[in-house]
Amino acid sequence: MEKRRLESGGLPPGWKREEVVRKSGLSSGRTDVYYLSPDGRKIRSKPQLSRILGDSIDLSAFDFRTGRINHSQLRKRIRHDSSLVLPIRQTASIFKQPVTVIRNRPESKTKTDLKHGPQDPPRQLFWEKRLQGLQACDNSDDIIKALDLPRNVQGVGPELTTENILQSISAALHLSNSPVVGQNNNRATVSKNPGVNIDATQPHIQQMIVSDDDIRRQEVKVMEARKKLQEAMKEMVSVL
Amino acid sequence: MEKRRLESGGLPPGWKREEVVRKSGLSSGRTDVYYLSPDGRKIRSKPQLSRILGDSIDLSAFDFRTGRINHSQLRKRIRHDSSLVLPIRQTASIFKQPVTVIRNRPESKTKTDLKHGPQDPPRQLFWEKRLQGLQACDNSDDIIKALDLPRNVQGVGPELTTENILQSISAALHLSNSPVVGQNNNRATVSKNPGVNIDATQPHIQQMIVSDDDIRRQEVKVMEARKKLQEAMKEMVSVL
DNA sequence: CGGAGTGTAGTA
DNA sequence: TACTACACTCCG
Repeated sequence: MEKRRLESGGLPPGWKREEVVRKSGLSSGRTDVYYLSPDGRKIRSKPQLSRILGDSIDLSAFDFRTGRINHSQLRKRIRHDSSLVLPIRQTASIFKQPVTVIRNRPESKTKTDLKHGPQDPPRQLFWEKRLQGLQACDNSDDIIKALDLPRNVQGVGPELTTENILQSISAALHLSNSPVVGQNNNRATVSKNPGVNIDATQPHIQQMIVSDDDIRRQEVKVMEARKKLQEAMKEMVSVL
Repeated sequence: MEKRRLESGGLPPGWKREEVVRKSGLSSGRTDVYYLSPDGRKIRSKPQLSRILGDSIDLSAFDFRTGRINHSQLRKRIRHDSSLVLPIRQTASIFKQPVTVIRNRPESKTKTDLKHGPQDPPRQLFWEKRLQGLQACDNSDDIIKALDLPRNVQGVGPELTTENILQSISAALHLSNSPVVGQNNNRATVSKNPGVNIDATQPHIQQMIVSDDDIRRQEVKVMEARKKLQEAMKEMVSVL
């Protein structure tokens, strides 16, 4: 029986956390976690822990298995629309076969050292560049040309095309629950050290001012476009 | 733990089917179905079942939850677009409050006796009449006027308006997977005894002839309307 | 360590 | 939104 003693990290002093790896049976390789209270009791589950600690301590954000408080629990619920999911690099060959994903296996020594900080997987910084050269087309194969950006929308990052910037903005609009405002640091700062200075939760554009007039002008344009769309739809329906 | 043992009905002999009702937690009230194989394994899902049975047995028509073979399975997979769902009669008052819908409860004795024959609910014969007087409107509250029908489309049924016929046709087009051809019996026969002579799977129109020329003319009209729609959409996008 | 019981990501 | 399929917990 392999045991690893860790500091209790966040629990009251005197508590110990222990992991035991199962070494045989169907569940071989799985680890069981338990806690040792100051008075020597062995706690084997979260309900048992809260029974012992009483109502005074709120364990709702406490992850029994990892022993850490998980504040990001709430941020996780993101609207999931398959058409909005960011592209994932595909391998060409053998892994098209089904692959079983194993979770919660004991982590390797190297990995274990990285365990601090947020649990969410790191985001690739300039993922937009993987989309380079891809284009949408309509059902008669005509390529739909990309949009132009207003002059006051400025990209921030190394060698980003207009297309990249658009991808960045649309991804931010669809995937983020917080306001989309652009990068706080200026262009030069970010270019010098993107890894440190870029805000991955924001699209790669500099922050910009939108006036009430800009908004009003846009509203008019939208109303006109809607009218035209509406008429075209009506004609479509009357023909069918 | 409430358990009901049923005969395996269609599965190889020696298999047992079990239902367990969840009695606590967020998913309280849900029933889990599983199967016990002759060798004592517990099967918890359809994929797991087919993994165990191997390729030799085709489970595509087998409904894991009910344990029965469903031959009408194919007819059932209907494109589900909320804008195409038939209207449901609404009560005016107290039930506007939220009401909890309970599914998958063990059926009452009375209901159980009805279990033979197709599970689909019966269709109301002239449901279109419930729509009388309702009208679509666009977002500036202009009423969108109904369409006209070509002269060779003839309604079949008591006091159906043009509007009713259109509703009938569009519902048939959206909800049926079989060809939409209209009523086989003639107008007089149907009017005499709708309950017997009408074909509920078809819209309430007489069968009619469409020539190749009709089709070609229509194709041209559609292509033109598509072009206009496409242009309006482009303009819409460029404004946004 | 097993497994009944429940949670929940992914998908239709 | 609802459900399937399976991961995971908790306690024997």
